[in-house]
Amino acid sequence: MAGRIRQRPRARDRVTAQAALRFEVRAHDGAARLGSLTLAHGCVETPAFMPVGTYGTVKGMTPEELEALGAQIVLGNTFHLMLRPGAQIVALHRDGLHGFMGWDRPILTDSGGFQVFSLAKLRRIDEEGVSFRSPVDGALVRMRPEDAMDVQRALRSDIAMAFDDCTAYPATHEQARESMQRSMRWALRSFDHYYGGGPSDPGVPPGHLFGIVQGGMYPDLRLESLERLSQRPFAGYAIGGLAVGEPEEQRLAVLEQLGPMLPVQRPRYLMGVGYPQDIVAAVACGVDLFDCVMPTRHARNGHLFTWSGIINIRNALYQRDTGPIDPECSCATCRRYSRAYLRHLDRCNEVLGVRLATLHNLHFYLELMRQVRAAIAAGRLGELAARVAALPRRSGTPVA
RNA sequence: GGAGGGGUACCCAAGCGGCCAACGGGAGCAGACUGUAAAUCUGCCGGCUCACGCCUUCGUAGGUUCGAAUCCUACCCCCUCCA
Repeated sequence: MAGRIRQRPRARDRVTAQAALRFEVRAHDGAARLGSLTLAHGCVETPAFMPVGTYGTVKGMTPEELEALGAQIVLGNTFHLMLRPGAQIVALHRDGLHGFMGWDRPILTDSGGFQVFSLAKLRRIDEEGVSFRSPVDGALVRMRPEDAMDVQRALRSDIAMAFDDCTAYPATHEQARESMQRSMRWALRSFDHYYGGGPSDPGVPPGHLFGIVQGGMYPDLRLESLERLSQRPFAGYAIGGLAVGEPEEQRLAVLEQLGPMLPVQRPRYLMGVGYPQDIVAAVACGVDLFDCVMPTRHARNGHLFTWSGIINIRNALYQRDTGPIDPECSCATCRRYSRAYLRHLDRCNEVLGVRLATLHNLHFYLELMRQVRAAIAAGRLGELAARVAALPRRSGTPVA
């Protein structure tokens, strides 16, 4: 195995030979950065939120709607798309996943590493990779870093992620170390395979590969992880293994530790986070990219984000409420529909309810990021952070 | 008019002598959700009580029995078929 990797010494040269990822930081506010990321399918202004479209669709939204909302980049999932419809089917389309889902802007694909965590009961890890029991049909699915890279190349995502083992919480130091070290070995294999190409596709990769820092809640392990990743010129650095059940203080401690240590000229991506409060706090630690299922999933479950907190539109309280979800919101849903109507649609299980709620929540998140960027540019992130941090996380009657 | 089937909690629907305040669904009420096995999941759901518990319920009225939603009698409704 080690021998095979060494037979691809060109991988590191190839990444430097081709146009490296263009990322410019234009302004700072404390540790927070305002920047732009230039990818083959367009530019992403950072800090950015990336809506999650696991199966090649941001649930309920058309690409046109996503564009109108101002989404600049969306996620797809390697594991799920590999199982269904299969990378070959996606690859039949112009520009891979872009043509398949009708989205011409940038795409980031997660590697399947999160499924190592979320499908813990359906998988078995060994040094080579992971064996999954397919949640679709129960078939045995083998996934090694090399497979994850082949699929991501076939999907032609702008940003691909290293195949990792997202460490669960809580984990002992020993468990976190083992998990992290395996992730780091896999990260190097991911890099070499992504840039080196497979036998069937030896060409230049379609996008850029990010490494993922692991190490649980242990500073020494996070440091070791970062050092190991620096053995390859990853295009960007993701912080993985957070928002998996740990207390907020622990998450912030990891971010505060890593912030000053990550290479300043590379984008930083905090995977899977989170609540608006979490995102703004992470921006203040220097994070540039975010993704989370929260706005889309919460929308389907009746929880709507507002500038005074979360409301659960299912609550009887809104039965006769003729006002918009959020008086401060300018989204298409808030301009036209009442809380009473949205509650009605939700209770009737009408698809329109899901769509309008998703539209609103994504608007909220994308607007939040616009405000974050404006605040950094103006040197006033602190004010915005204070306001967002004060928002209640749990649903309840919003403070007027 | 004759024959048969049925009336159970907000709705549908099991139960057919004690383990029944009564299986399941739905509706209703509330909660959870952080690189999506999620338009999902969890809890509550006759009344009173924090709870132990107590009280009132299975069409209506009687009866049998230590004990009835369950057995008997009468009555009231509903459905199907025949005339």
